[in-house]
Amino acid sequence: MADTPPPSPQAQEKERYDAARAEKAWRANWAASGLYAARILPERSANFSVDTPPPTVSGSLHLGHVFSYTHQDILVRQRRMAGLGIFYPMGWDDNGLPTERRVQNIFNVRCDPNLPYEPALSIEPGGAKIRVISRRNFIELCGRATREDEKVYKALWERLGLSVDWRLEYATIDERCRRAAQESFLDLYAKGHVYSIESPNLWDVTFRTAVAQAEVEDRPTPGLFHTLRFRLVGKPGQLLIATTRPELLGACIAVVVHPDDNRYRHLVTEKTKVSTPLYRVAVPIYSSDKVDPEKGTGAVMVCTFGDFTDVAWWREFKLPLRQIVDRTGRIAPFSGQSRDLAHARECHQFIEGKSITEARKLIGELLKQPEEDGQAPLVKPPEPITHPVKYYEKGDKPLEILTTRQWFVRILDKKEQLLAQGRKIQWHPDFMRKRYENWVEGLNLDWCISRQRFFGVPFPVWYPLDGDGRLQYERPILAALPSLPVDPLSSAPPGRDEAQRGKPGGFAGEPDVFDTWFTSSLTPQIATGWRTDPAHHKKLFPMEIRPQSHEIIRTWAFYTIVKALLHDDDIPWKNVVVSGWILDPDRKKMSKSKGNVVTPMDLLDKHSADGVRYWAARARLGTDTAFDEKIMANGGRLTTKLFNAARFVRDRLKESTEPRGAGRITTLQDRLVVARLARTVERSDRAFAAFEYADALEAAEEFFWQDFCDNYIEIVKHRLYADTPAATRASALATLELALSVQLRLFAPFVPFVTEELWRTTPKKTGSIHAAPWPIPSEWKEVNLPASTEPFDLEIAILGKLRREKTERAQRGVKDPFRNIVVRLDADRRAKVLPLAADLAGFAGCPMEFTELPAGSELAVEIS
RNA sequence: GGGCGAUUAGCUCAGCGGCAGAGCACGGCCCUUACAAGGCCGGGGUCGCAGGUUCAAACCCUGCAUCGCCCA
Repeated sequence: MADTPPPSPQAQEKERYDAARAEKAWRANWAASGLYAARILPERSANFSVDTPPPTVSGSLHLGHVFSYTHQDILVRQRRMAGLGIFYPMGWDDNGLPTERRVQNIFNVRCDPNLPYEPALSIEPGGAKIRVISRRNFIELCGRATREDEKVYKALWERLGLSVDWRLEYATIDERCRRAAQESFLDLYAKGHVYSIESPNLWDVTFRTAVAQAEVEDRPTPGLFHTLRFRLVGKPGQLLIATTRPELLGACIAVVVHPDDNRYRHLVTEKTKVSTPLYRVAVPIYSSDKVDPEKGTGAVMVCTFGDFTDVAWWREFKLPLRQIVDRTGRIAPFSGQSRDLAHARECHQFIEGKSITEARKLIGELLKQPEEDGQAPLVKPPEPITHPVKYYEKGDKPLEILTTRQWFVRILDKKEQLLAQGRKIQWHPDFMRKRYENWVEGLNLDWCISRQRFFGVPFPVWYPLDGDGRLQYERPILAALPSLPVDPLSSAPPGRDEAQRGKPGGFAGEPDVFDTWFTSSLTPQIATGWRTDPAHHKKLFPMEIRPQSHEIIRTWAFYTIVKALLHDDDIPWKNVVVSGWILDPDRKKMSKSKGNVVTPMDLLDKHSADGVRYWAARARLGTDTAFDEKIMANGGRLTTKLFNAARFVRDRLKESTEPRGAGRITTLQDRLVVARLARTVERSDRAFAAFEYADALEAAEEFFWQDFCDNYIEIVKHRLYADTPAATRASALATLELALSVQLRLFAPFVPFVTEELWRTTPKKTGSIHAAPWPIPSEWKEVNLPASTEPFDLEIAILGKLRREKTERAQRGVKDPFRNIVVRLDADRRAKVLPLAADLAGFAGCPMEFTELPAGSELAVEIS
């Protein structure tokens, strides 16, 4: 590589904006000065509160987080300058499976709740073989990993310049949030909104816990369609049934066909039964219009449980339960009543204890063997198909439906109310409301809130044990309010003694923990002091905005709306502000597995916080955007330009002695620029009011780059460099000062660091720009604003012609200055532009004449 | 299968009844006393397709296509 030449002495002297230095310095200054301390005003409507998403602590923040959190901060900063009381807290969503899984991976541990606690246990990351530890040790490890992640997250947020009040920091696993979550449970219990029941529910066999409908996703999965022969019992005939899950045959309890299907209608009688292959269980045939006659053979087997249609039929036809998959995802013992039990058991022994996948393969082989009639149940080779299968969104094995005892929040009977709540909230962009409505309309399970996990908020519940030591689930013992938060596994219920734990006639604590959303759906209540500070709560709830991205509308937004409805019969916030996603440059979703993720910290190092924020600010709400690092570089260009323009203004002001103030702005040229500036402020205000920060940025940029830098400054240079002070120079200086002051503030929400740096080095400015008032018209009330800025447009058109001529000459190698210019235009426009003649001539550097053309003629400029 | 969104310059995206825009990229010129991490100038588009409404359509309506997302 060639040696780069040393920078010229001239270049070394140039003063440049050093973003890294400035950002570090202002971060420290802001933190020390308490600039972003929450401020609650007495008037409710004067407060702007943010229900900040607490990111899940699961290793790292990604670019999408940076994107969306920047949007919040932009809105907050503008509102703060506009004088609103700001309540902008930050939280962490700590509990839940992502953290547990991360801890399992980092430390290579698993939790066995039956093991005793080892107080001295010291575990370091890594470890060659899996170590099984007690519940309490596991929770301690989760806490440790969480605190470390939080530190990293917080550093990123500070680096990005989020103006949160860190004194309001909370974590969903801390005492305050545990208390709020448990109080929420007790409140819902008292109101009859929660219940526990043993029933079929979604089950993840990897994490061995129930999950809720919201955490489920359909994934297209390859499978095999097995067409099986079911013989009629006691008479000739057969029925063909196609299934992707032959391993559930032992749980087959019925066969269902469509009522109008002529092929099978005669079989739907009380007497007719079919015999299941291998297991030889005689099962009844029912009809139901839920069957699609076009799909497969038009006859389906009902198992406990293949899917929720099975559950519906199981209930409808009051069928027996034959659970054949256990909680670990292995095949359980056969429990049916076979016509040939010995044969059934013989078949079943091949798959019992095996995983579902293994069992499916093995049973596939068995089905090829001839049955009692000499024919194999499998009538043809299985056909490969791809079909949607339900997965836990964070898991990699299909979900099963198992009958377990779980706690639920009753929501299915409240769909209408929930839809009504959604309509009371403003969604930005509006079409995001549809996502919410579609989700609510499609609900078919109550919200399962219990998880068979460890790192989470415990249920404030115990159960009595009867004389035989059996749990009496129907008679839960609830914690007393003042005792919250409680851990039923380590403290005794009201009126009982710890000694009675686990004894017949005593009690046992509920070992499950809440779904993580059960706590994080309370962020508006937690942040505003629900039940702990009612006066405070009243001033801030419903909160002003909920910023979030669209993939968690069905979870976070939805559950939060549920809680606000059930607890307070209210909406949780007035606005939901939805950020889009950051896609990779090929418009694909970024994910670790694809290896297309970009580390935020690296980008902050490379482009500075202002550059990264500028990038985020350019995107419109709700719109997914391909990642384009060049836009961050543009942010850098903007900060440099601001720096240079501000320096120019500052230097001109320093060398002048003229009196200043908006009252000195008298020339038409300057009044025109102020009029444009005023229009820019109006546009920015309108945009911010509608949460369209990108448009506010565009407004500021257009004015700054075009009107102010390219045109105005160039036009008035001749006045500024004039030897003798004059009213026209005073007017220009006052204009520069006003325009810079306003523009820095218009940019401050977007690029808070460089604007702070420039604000503090501008003469006469005191304090932080972020505590300065948002620009308002009274600042230029002394300026006589022209009704129309048309003269400015005319002037710019003339300027354009001059510039083109200059460029064309330069491209031909001609460097002669202009000697004389004649501008020809119609009388009307001539009258408009004439007051600007001195500045135009000043810009051109030569005499300029303005002659009249007939009305309607094109503008013509002759240059010699 | 149902719903939502997108389709505009080579790229990333604005515009949403009134002369097709920005940034980047591209070409030319310029170290002109704020700014070469810059400035000035320029080339570049049947606004996905087909109908319709309108004096006027990228924009409104209908249908279609492609892509993406959400939900079954």
